[in-house]
Amino acid sequence: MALTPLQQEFVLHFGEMGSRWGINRTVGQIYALLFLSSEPLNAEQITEGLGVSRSNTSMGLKELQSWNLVRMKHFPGDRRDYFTTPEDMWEITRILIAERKKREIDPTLTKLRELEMQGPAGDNYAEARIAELREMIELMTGFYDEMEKLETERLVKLMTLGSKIAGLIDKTSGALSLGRRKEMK
Amino acid sequence: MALTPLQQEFVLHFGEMGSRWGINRTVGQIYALLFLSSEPLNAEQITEGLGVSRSNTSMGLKELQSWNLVRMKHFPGDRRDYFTTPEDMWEITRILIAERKKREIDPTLTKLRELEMQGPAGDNYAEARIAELREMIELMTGFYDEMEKLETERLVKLMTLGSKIAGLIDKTSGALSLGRRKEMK
DNA sequence: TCTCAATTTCAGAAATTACTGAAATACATG
DNA sequence: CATGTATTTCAGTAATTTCTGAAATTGAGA
Repeated sequence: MALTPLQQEFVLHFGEMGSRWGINRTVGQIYALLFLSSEPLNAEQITEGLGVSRSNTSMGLKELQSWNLVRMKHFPGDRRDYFTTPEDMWEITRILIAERKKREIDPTLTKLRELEMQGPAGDNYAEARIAELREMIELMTGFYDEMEKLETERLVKLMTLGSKIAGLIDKTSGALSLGRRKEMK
Repeated sequence: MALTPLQQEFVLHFGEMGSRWGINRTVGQIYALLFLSSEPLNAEQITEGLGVSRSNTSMGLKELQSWNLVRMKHFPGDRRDYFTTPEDMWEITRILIAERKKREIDPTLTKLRELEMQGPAGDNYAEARIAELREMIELMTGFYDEMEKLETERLVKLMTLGSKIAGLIDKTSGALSLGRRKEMK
């Protein structure tokens, strides 16, 4: 499992970015390697390719599984576990966003609701701020939920609308008066 | 600068979440405290409120400034620096997303383009995968750029569309045939 | 220019996180 | 149920990150 120079550079980059993405170097590298591999790889191949310890690979794979970012496969007559990333970039993207939301946003939303439940604390500013923050998170996650429901085809279309998006929003019912209107009766 | 119980709990939560958000505990706590304070605070007040060292506060504030998440203020006859978070939740949200994009996505997009520039590497699968990933990132960041351009009012409207969004997408020109159509000539 | 409060820098200590090698466990197959 | 391969666990070590206290720097006002 010697890596090609292209794989090598990609893998190293993912390792370096790992800390910014909230995963460690090895996890980033394992993911990168699997992402670029047309065939599923087993732990031994990953270990050899990255030059890390076998146990580190094991822990990294466990972490990636907890993120739902890798799939396990088996081949007849071979009892080793093989791993791949999903083929479909859209699936990968959806998983990634869902998992980050789960880890980075949901706990805070829960905490904010908890704090609001505790009732008036005699700190009007803080209470208002917390309510505002909760509302913003609810608005954003609500929008996310809607996007999540859309089929890929519609999502692509939405994302490629470009500047047409503003006009489209205005077309729906509901008050919105920004700048000049072409005509008004 | 004794914290109210509400502030206390909020601050501790942000401290704990810090590691998931890519900042350290102190930075999370400082931000949380400023977020809940109606008045700007100086470094001494923050230090006292959080029970950390003065130098730690200094470094934390520097970090928050590099994220553009706090504003510095001054009062006549007082040469200490005072800090606040922006009042407007939308501004905060925009800054946060922009900064995370800058730190977590842009470097990778640059690297991917670099790899593609290096020309054929004789590893078709990896090359295709990298191109796919770059395209996905470009699609998403392009959409982000469009959203970023929208005024808050339109953004709110878009985000509150709920299930109406799918129909809206279909209303624009461009092929899209999913499931049954009400009528077709 | 000098003084002094405010802030920053930075080297070392403390805390946390990542990684390894060895031992334990799991489990398919003879 | 014994064997052998694959995987996981885990205690100890290494690496990294965070935090502190002391010293250095900054800059406004006397």
